[in-house]
Amino acid sequence: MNRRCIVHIDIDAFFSAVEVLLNPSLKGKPVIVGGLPHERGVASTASYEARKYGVHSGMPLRKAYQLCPHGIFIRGNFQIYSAFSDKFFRLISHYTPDVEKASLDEAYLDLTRCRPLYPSFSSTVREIKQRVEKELGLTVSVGVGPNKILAKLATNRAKPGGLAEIEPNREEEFLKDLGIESLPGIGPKAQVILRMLNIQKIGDLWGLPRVSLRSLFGLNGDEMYLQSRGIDTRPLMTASIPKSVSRETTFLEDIWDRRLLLAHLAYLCDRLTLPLRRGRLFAHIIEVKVRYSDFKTEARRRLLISPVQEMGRIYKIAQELFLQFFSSSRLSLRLVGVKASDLVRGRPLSLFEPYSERPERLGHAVDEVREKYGFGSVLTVREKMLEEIYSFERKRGFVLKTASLTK
DNA sequence: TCTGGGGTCCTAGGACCC
DNA sequence: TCTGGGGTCCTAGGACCC
Repeated sequence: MNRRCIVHIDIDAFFSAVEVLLNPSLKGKPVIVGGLPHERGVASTASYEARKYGVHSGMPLRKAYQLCPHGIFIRGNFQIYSAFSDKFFRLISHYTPDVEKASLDEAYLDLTRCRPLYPSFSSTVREIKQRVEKELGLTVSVGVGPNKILAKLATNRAKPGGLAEIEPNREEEFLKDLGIESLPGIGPKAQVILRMLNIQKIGDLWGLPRVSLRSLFGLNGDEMYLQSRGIDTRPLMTASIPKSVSRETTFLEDIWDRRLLLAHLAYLCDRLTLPLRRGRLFAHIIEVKVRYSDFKTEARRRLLISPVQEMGRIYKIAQELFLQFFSSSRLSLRLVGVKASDLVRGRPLSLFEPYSERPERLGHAVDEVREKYGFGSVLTVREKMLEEIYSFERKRGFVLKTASLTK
């Protein structure tokens, strides 16, 4: 089999790099995107200057503040990051149609099919890197290898801002001394187990038989066995229907008021339906998630015979699921969330329900109004709920982080 | 150091059917 | 009547990634 040409590209410290671009006075300073220091939450990105103080993504903001009190903390603007991301993917798609969107700032390119088009493969890769950096104003790290895992690990070696290629027959040498934590799929739990077996490096994994990894980690163990040897036949996952769409909020303070929680649930359902309408997606499963003050997390889901898209229906189901949590107790919540999954594109025909375009058209009309005027709603009852949220907040003197529909 | 938000995938256990 | 085992569907939870 021919050696594949997989390129992995990762934008360095994406969110904070965009913030620096928008506000050049931040250049060279420790920028931490994710929230303000006193807020509940974690850093989603830290600039390399902030990383010098030990701040990294996923770290609680309060801790980041302790380590780096003079850091510049920014809540962040997802719409702007998404716009940069779109530009990034448009640009790299010029070089091949075989592109996998691993996240907003991370892509795999399969240049195997297109290789005959490019006389010099390595100069094409350099050109892609330079064009992204010039046209976006963002630095990227690039890894090249015969499959996804090796290309991604090469990118890690190249960070920040470099380019690394894993050459044929050098795979084992490259992998041997990397820490096990660098292998995607080995998270905190698996690391604990492996370290107990005195396995610290990827090379140490080679001594474990496949059946042992399999019995320890299930199918994930099989992946570990193969990937630790640089074997990875996974194809790129090019554009397809998303598996799920979800929206959730962690409150600045725990909330016990059930009416307020339901109002917020309605708000989340409303936000959830926007990507469903845009993608013409209908969901067979609706799930509601809650997290209690003690961080215990529970979820309830419902499988539907005919899939839903419309805000009113989704909210009705979500409300019923939500109330199941409160049948006996009256608890304070730090998080509520709603998720739509088992998605299909296009409204499926139903033998049992009369077909009506009305809810869909209403939804689209509301989207248009919102785009024009920045505000609008599907349900008037929901508007009343939102008003309640805001008056409640004013009384309590705090603001919900994501509830920013009003202008 | 009290722990985000948006995803993917896997697993265990119970219900149900044959 | 106590008791099978396999297959499938569904629910809940958890590990992991960026």
